[in-house]
Amino acid sequence: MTALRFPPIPDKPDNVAREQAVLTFWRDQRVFERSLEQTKSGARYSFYEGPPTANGKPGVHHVLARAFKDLYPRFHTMRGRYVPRKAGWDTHGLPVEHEIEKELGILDKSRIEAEVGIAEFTRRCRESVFRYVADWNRMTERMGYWVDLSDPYVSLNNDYIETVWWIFKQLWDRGFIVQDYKSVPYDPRIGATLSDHEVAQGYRMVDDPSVYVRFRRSDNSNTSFLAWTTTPWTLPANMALAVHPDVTYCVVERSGERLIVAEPLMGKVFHSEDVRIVEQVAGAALAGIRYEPLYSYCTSAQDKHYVIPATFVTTEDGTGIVHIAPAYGPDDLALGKAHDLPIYYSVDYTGHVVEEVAVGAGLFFKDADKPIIADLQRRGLMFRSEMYRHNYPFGWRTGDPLLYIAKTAWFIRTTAFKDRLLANNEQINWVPETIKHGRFGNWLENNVDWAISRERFWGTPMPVWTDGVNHVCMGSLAELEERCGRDLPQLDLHRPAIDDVTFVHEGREYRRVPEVLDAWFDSGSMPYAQFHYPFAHGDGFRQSFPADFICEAVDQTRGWFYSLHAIATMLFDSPAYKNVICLGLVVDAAGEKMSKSRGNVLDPYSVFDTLGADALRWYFITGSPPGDSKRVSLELIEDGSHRLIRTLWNTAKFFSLYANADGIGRPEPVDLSQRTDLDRWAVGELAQLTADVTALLENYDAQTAGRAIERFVDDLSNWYVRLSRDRFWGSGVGPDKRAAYATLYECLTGVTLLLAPFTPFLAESLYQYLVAPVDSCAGNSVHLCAWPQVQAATLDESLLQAMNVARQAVDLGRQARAGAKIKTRQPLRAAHIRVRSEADRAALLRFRSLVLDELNVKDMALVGLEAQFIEYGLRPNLPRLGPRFGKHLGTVREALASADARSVATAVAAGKAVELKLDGETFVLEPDDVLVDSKSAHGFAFAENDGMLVALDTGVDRDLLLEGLAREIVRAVQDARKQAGLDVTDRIFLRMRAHGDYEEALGVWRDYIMTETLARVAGQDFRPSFETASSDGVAIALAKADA
RNA sequence: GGGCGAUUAGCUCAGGUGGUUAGAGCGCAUCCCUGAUAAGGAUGAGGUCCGAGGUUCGAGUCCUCGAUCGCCCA
Repeated sequence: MTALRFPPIPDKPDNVAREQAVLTFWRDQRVFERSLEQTKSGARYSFYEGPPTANGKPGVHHVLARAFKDLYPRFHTMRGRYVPRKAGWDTHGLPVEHEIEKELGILDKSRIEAEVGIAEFTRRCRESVFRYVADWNRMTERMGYWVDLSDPYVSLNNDYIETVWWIFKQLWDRGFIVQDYKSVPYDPRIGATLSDHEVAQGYRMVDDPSVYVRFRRSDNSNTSFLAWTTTPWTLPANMALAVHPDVTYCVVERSGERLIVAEPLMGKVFHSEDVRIVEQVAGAALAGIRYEPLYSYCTSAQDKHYVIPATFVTTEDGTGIVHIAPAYGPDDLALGKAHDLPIYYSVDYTGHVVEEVAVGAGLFFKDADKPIIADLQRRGLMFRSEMYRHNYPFGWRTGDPLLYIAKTAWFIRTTAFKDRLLANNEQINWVPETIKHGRFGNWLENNVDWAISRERFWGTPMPVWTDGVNHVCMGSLAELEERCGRDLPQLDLHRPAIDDVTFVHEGREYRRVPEVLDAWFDSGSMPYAQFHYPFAHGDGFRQSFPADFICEAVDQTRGWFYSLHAIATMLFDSPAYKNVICLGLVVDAAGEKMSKSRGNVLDPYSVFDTLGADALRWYFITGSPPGDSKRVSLELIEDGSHRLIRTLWNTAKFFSLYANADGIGRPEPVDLSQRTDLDRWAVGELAQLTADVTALLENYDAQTAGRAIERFVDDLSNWYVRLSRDRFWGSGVGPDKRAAYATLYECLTGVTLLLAPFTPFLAESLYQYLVAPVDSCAGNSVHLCAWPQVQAATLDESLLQAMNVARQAVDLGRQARAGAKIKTRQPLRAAHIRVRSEADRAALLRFRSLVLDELNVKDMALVGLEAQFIEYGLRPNLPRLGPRFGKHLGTVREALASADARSVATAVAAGKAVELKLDGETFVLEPDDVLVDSKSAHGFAFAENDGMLVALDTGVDRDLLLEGLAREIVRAVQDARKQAGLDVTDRIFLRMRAHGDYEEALGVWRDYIMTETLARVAGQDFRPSFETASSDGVAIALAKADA
């Protein structure tokens, strides 16, 4: 019977074309779908896909997250878990609107309403969010990210919105949704509240007024608080002054008046002016003191115009006394809320000073600075007015200065859940773990109420209807229909359609409030909304909540990671996810952030189309810790990936080449007892690797797992295969060869399985070359296989340890040869190896022939401490002696250094304690307290490391010399064969001419040379096809012999 | 201004709970090996472990302060 043959493996992996073929295979064979079908009864492993917005092209940073999002679900699928992977799209939010505004060329909110209309505007938004969905799907498939794109959750669908409403209503009914003021950066010309990101883009250095203003004490108009501000236009809205409670304030006398200033700022305020300090008081002591308002436009009856202590006050600039206008800055507003100060607007939302503020009525707010300064100067309230250069934000679209202004907004009172948010965070496994109590934990500690309303057009509409006084919240479409008293079929739940839905309640008309919800509320609702919970699919939700695993980049800490966590905590007092990988950002090769404006963006396809998707995946997963930022460039990715891919490919190719030559097919299992120690070492390493990788992936540490795989592949190729080449090369198939085939095959297929979640294409290719064609029982894809079990019987730790010792001896022997400049091809008489322990001795005896071959020596002698040619060094064993001797350690060191090394070493080897004397003191050292190094070996080429020493007998007698020359000749002939273009199995006619030692070597070793080079004796009619000169000591002439 | 992270060889990165001689890959150089061969192995640069203090017999590792870079927030 003829065994099944392996398909020939091409010389090169050809990643690009090969991966395309794998994609076709997966698609044709429905491998992803089948992997789900066959695990359907397994325990659920829940994964949540963080939804991207498809209104832009996907970038390489999306591949990063998706490499990890793919890895763990694949791993757990192979472990038998059922891992549904539902794709999702985030479709609402400010960025979407901005894209449309850009297209329209209209930035002004009111103009959009008037000239475009909300209906057209939201229609365009809806259209845009799927504009690049084809690119996304293409990229997703190309990189091998398995996720169900056919049935994604979409945040703009009515079902999704209805769940969001339901969540909102839950919080509403419990009283956690409140309306309050919020200070926002606002571009008055276009009526737009800007996001933090937009504000950050618009900072410019500008000169603004810097004014020091007198606020006269009510009870003593000769004494004034000196307050400082760079926004004089806010002064008409002043409601209080803030001081730091812990800072010392001075009352100084100057030109007959008294001024109050923070002590640390005296120099900055008065410069070298001669002022007299009358009194010093703590800021806290100033609390409650009343002052005369600068202006009396605000007629509110609420208490105002007094001093309040506040810790946000600094003594960096100004006077240490801060003017508070609650209608504007965030600090001002917070303080105003805390003390129930009036919120008085001296400027309206168009950015103009209101009519009643006579001092600047009708002026654009920044233009009001000058008249206000002049007014205060005229009234003697201005202490000093100068210019001040600082950073101030401007509208990135209009170039106008931004107005920080308090607007009403809706909040979720997340602060009420702070303790639960923190407690539930304790249940989450964060990777890297520093995020848990660092960035994320701190964020929860400093939790502020979540501002969830947006005065925008395109988003989930807030489900609140009002008659102007009362508010009613809708938790479902049915509830709304009931209120309206009619069905609302085909109703799009977006603006403007939803705004047209009104109803009458108790005789008053209710209309929806104008706001839409923060898009983060949408994405944080996905655990429920993706199932339209609780309206449908209750099981789907319950089985998948909380998620076992999510993964996004670190910028989601306060985004999706938070919104998921907050909503889950508020609704169910549960975390939303158990394990989360928080990835670093992708940066370019120089460490700079990638951005379109810098022009350093790397297109994923520039990698896919050259190095392949696996290369990028492998680089992202193993190249650096997950939380670190990722430098990417083609060169870095190639360096980081081709070692694994190429080495494994070559090893597989080697196997299939010989297996086919021997017609062996799928190797039969060979009992461990019938294998060599080298074989048992290899399968032992595989078992250890399998155990390690499994544990590491269970622990979400793919980087360490990947590196372990890489090391194994390297060992397999450069140790196992290299040492086993002879066994594969011999003719015929005996038991030893079968053992070698079985071993190499098990290692290759084993590592292929382990690689499947990391590099799914490479693993699939190897599986198709090595397993599928020869194993009728195998599934037809590696991704339908079960994760390998650890073969405990093969895991022999002492064998692995012994091999390490042997490898160390070989490394040292090579080092010794290199040091003495003796080629490995020259046989030597003996290697003397100084062992450290019985374990070393046993290990070297076990691998004796391996060491002899590798070092090309005839004999190996294991020597102990008695060997006279070796000298020793002694070192203290610090972990033992440190705690015992403490600061006397130096004395012990000296004693050890001056002791007779050989006698101490001998004693230690015999297990006897040693007495050392120094400075009249006697120390007793146990054998374990001393480390013995072999330092040098007289008369030998030697190398030493970590207590082991290998000394080579460098004497070369006539026999060894001739044997070495024979090997030189073989090498020369092989080289000639290669240059002649012969195949490795070709037989040749060979004629050699040599002189001197070479001639003698030729005579002694003729048979060996002929056998090694597959040569026959040349007849008289032999006509060489290839000849060399005798530069290497021998002239060669050869020709291919007919078979 | 606050928080978090990073800083180890030319480059990319490893370096549980402090411990002896700080490692790997890539690149480069030199040498070696060669029936996987446009592969493979060994050695090397003498690495201020970002800096300064401190704790300790002993610090890349722990503490404090600072520098540079990045991210997040104000």
